[in-house]
Amino acid sequence: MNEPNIDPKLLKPYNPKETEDRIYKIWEESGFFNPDVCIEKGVTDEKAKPFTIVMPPPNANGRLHAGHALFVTLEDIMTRYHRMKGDRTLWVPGADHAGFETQIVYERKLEKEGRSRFDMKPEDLYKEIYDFTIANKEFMENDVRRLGASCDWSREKFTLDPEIVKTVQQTFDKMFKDGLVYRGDRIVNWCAKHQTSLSEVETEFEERTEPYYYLQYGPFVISTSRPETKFGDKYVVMNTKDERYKEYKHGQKIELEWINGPITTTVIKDDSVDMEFGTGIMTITPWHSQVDFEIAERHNLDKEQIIDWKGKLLPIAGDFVGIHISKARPMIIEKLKEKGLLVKIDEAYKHSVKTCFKCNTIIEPQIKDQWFVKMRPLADRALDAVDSGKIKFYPENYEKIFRYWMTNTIDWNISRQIVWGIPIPAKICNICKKGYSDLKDELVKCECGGELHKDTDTFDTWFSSGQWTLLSLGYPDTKDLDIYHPTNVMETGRDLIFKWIPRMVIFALYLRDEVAFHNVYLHGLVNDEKGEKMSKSKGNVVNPIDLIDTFGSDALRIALVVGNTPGMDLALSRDRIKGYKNFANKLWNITRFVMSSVPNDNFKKSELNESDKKIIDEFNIIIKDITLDMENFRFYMASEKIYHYIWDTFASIIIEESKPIISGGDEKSKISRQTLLIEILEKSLKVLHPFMPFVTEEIWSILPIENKKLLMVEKWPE
RNA sequence: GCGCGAUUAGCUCAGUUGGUAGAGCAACCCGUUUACACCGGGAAGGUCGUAGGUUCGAGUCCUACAUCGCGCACCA
Repeated sequence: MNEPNIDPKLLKPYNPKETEDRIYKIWEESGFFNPDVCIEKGVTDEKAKPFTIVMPPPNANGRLHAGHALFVTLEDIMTRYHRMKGDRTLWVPGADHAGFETQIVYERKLEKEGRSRFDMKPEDLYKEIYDFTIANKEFMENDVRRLGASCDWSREKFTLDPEIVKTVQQTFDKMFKDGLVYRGDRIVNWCAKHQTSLSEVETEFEERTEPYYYLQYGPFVISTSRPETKFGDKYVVMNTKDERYKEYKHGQKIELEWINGPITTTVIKDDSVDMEFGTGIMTITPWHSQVDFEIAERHNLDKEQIIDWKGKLLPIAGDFVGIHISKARPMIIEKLKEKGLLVKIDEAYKHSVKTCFKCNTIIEPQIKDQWFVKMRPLADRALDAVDSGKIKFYPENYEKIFRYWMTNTIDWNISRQIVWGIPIPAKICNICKKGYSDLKDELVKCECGGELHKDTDTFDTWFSSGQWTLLSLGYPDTKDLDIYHPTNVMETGRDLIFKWIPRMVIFALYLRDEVAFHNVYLHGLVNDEKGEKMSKSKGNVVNPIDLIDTFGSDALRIALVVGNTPGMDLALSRDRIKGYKNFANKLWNITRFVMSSVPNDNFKKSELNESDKKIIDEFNIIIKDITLDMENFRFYMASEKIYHYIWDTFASIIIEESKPIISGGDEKSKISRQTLLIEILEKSLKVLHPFMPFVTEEIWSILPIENKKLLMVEKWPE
């Protein structure tokens, strides 16, 4: 082929591998990811409307997965679009220490090496996990770069940066002084394997089929799936309205023979008992059940621990002391049988048990002295913010879920018994157990005269993540906050509607009297090509970096976006991505045609003739439409529209029609058409840039345009 | 039990305020003439889960049901 005018690169198919890293480096070195540089170089100005996204910080302990690829893509699309619009655009990256998650990853590593965290000094363990995390953080950041993220690395924050630790501790102190955190003996979700309490969002329900036992309890028959908790049951509870048991009076004492001998039980009448369930009679174990705990609180009953922190029975179990509950159950049943107290067994009782979301160990509810956040007043403010329309959800129906969660919230346990996290700056009295916030580490005596010792617990990860929009913008320093907060969009996975979104809303309202963001965009899960959830055990996990190596970052990005409506899960197949790799090449070849149809040197754009003007006007209408989609978070439509315009209109119709005009003799039509081709190509590149930044920037660099900037800071076409 | 979502072409999914059904991928036929075979041309493929209702008109609005998925609650 004889095409002396055009860049030799264009003669070969587009090669993302040779392009992407080089382009990213140019972007990064240009400084345009940083809005301050954009102001300095006239891309935007101080009076321009700010546009801010705070990145949901990926775990620093590992590589990115497909879900990360989706969020990076979506946020980068928004960021690039707004930067091109001339907004004062900031996308703040971050890295999460991911407290419990990371500690588990590290514990598995220790386990493999035959070590255990319980044999290590906390500070040594912390140091090891810190080094491990910081080493991995770089891999994660590099993956984010490969996806083309145009975030401002100079503002990157790590959730364990010293100033962040300090600020989070100050928030605790403020909440303590405002009476919004309290120390309390309450039921917590205890994981005996990890030796820590867990919040509701860190537990899961798992359906189990187990035997269900009916036991003779004095004159009553009670039923249970957990006979190992029954040693301490000295209250028998029935509904006040239950006619069957009306002869029994509240407070009445009854002598009866129980597992380890005779005991005295007390009758309690409480309407929370479901008369339809089992025999309508229950005994309670307040130390190991939320419901029982609440009954005990209402009637001021004794609470006694039966099971220790490792899951073994305490002395109250008599003969069974020291035996792990998993082994004790059949032994207890055997004894009950011998004593004639076993009435019957339902072999296949289906019920759900709460399990640890990481290790599937059955959660043992335990009463523990912990720090709790009083949620009601905070949640009410969050609801007000949504009611008044200050926060909008995409898709809309997630607003309902948010409301439901905020309406039904319970006090939040923020104490964790792990080292990998932000220490709670508190002191606890060794006698009366009273807790104090103590930022300066100066308190020594409790008001009761007891000694104060340091709380060794750390904060639940979400306590710090909940402040993330503020922390990543430098709170309490207001320099960036005053400009970039509230953020415009919080874009994250739909599963975080409970875990994260409400907490960010709450903290921003509490600390700054502002919403954290005006829009919440929730993406769905990225599943495998069959629509099944990716999991290591199924072996269907796809690594986004492998996909980038094979198809290019641009192809992966647009494959993740086209047709992917917010909140909906996506089935990601290799064929789908391959199609968009071809699209990148199509655009490459369009450029090759345009370049070989237009004289490279001394070409001056001319006025368009009537028919060509009509063509550009039609494109302008489509661009307007796409712009509207961009403003309304319909990236799935915007991307599809530009894709189809480029392929089906520009390539298939306009270019085909141009061939006879270009090779024809009418010089005026020819120049008009050449101008048209260049204009459409330029505009196409601009509109496509947020979706496929690498190939568009590369082509832009080849085009002979006077005074050109980087495409990433060119003006979005009006 | 309560709530939410889904049900449209073989597969994965769009379809913005109701106006004669769309895309990508796969499959079929044809074609390597000068942007591109990582391509082009052509043809095929859907009673829009079921049953009612509102309307001149419903994939789109309403009601009920079915199936699948998710969340929440209970589980003594």
